[in-house]
Amino acid sequence: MSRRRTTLKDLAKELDLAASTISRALDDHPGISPETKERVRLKAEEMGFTRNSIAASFRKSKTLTIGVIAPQIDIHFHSLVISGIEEYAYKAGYNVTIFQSRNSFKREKKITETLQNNMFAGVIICQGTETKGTDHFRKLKKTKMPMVFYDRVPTGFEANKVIINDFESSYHATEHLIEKGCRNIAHIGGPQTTGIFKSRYEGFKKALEDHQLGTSSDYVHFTKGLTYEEGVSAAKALLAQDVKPDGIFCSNDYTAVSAIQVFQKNGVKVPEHVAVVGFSNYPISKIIEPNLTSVNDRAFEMGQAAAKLLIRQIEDEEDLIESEIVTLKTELIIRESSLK
Amino acid sequence: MSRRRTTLKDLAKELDLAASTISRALDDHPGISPETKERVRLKAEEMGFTRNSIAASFRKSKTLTIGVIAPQIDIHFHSLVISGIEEYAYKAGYNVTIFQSRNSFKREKKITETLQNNMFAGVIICQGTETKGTDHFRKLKKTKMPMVFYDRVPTGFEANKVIINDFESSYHATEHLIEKGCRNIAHIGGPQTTGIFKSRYEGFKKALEDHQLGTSSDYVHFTKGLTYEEGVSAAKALLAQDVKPDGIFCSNDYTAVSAIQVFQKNGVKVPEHVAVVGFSNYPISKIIEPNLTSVNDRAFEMGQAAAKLLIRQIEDEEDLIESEIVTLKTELIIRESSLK
DNA sequence: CTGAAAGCGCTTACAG
DNA sequence: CTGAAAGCGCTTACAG
Repeated sequence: MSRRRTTLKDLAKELDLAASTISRALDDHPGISPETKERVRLKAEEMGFTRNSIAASFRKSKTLTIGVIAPQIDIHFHSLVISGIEEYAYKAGYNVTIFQSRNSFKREKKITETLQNNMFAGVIICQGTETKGTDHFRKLKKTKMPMVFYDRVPTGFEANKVIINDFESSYHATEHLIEKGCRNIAHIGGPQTTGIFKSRYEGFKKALEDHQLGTSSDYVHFTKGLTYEEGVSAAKALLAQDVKPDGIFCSNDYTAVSAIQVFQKNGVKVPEHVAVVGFSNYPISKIIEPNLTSVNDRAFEMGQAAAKLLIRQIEDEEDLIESEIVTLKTELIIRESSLK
Repeated sequence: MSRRRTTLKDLAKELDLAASTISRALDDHPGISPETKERVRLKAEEMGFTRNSIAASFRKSKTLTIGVIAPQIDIHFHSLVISGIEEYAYKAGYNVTIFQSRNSFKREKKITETLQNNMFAGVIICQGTETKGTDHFRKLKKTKMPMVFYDRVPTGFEANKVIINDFESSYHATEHLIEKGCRNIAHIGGPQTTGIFKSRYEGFKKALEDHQLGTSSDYVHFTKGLTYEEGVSAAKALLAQDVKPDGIFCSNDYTAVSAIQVFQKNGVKVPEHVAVVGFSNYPISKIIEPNLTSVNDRAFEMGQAAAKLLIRQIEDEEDLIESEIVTLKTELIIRESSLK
């Protein structure tokens, strides 16, 4: 009853042409007469024909779908990256299929196995926090699957990567606090098992060293997940110090907002008494009062760059590049919270 | 050089079995001996065989991929819905491919055409703000494509829909303000061309009427995009009224936050002088001070429900349901901002 | 319990 | 400029 979809063959019969001719006409192949192309176009329209891309993909053994593995897509950073990937991919004619590892190593491994099913032209990955080792990525690489990593990238594994310079960005952000006159600068950081958070801490530390300023461990708080709540606890601990910090560099914006609120609530003015800098330039940095100085980590552009790198790899057969690491420029967006 | 991928045929030759037997063994088909199954499993593992799902999809003319059209995935609400879709779909064995219409009607139409290419088992859609009419959806429906709409759903078009009751939720939120003693209640709303924002306004209006409270047009501000900045302008206009409102119901959280900040900055205390309620229960509602009372719109659950509805439709051939409308319960999360 | 064969809808190398 | 034919890697109805 529910009529079978129209195929090339149906069109061919209607027009008294060969299926191959129809296929070429729809491809705007040079060796087909303009008249035939027009006839085919009209008939296809009339019969509501759309090419079966599963069949085409199968025949060409090549798809136009990119897989993306992100820890969690409802985290603003990742949703921006994916938005950037989708935007670039869409314009290049690719679809984007998303997978969430939810920071489960098991699930991440399972997804990398699923990706080997020929459905994907390439894959863009951000590692989960629980990921141990790179065996699952190596297996995928062996299948010649084009791959690009972003943000949380594996170390000791040669691959295409799109990152920012977390060390430099943090160094620069900390230096900004020093320039504004801060001398007792604290840090609220993320888990040091994760490379990017370690680098942010290292950049912070190095900036202090280079300016002959010390760091006390009482001034450094590593959280498990950089949540708002953890930020509140860390800020309270900082507030309890004999010498309160006059500057705080935070590895994300949520903890920076916590710091602002905790200090202000306790009569310590931001930025007059304590200057605060965050990381990621989330929308909240323009909303919290005072507005938060923060590092723009280029999430959307990171997605676009990752898609671009991947698609070049997929399409350029002459590609001699074994792997490429793209580091995006970050930018310290200076707002009220650090303007002592 | 780069060796061809292993196929069923290769396995068959190695094991001296027919390809059909291999296929069945891997499917755990009942009519295959356990010994054979084990042999096949081991050999497949050894040779690194993974089924070519493009070929399988093609043969069965059936895929396990769901398409999602959202206006923009880096909007928190949508990223939560998509997260919910992915979560449910993943467990049911489906992939999720995302498309952003970016509120362009043209792009939305083009995407619905793309979706007719046999790659998708079904599609989940949230309309863009610029969408005019339902012709493109009707065309898709004609191809028997299973469809589910969420949140911003087309009117006058019979289809599966997952929504919340915007009218009721807003009525209830406004009533909460009345119960707290507010008598001059203002509204900051979204574009009235969009159904959900119109319903939120209607719910607000009805609650006032039912409690014999008037609405003055000076108290109602419709914005174009419910942005923070538009919220600031609207709040300033409200502040300039001879009789300042003592309650404000906002159609999202960003504008509610604007209202809190503008009023507080001008010496009007929240909630003492003016109570504020938002909509969507974004993370910022737990951060802004005072914490914001807001309607939990169940974004994640909406995604799960949409995926569930779609997959039932895809898989249940005996399905006698022409269409189904699922309305999720919302919940008013009461926080400080409305506790007069 | 296993096999042989047909065929899904395309694309492309080859022929004319 | 157009056509005939082969075949991509599976699955499944049929046969034994």
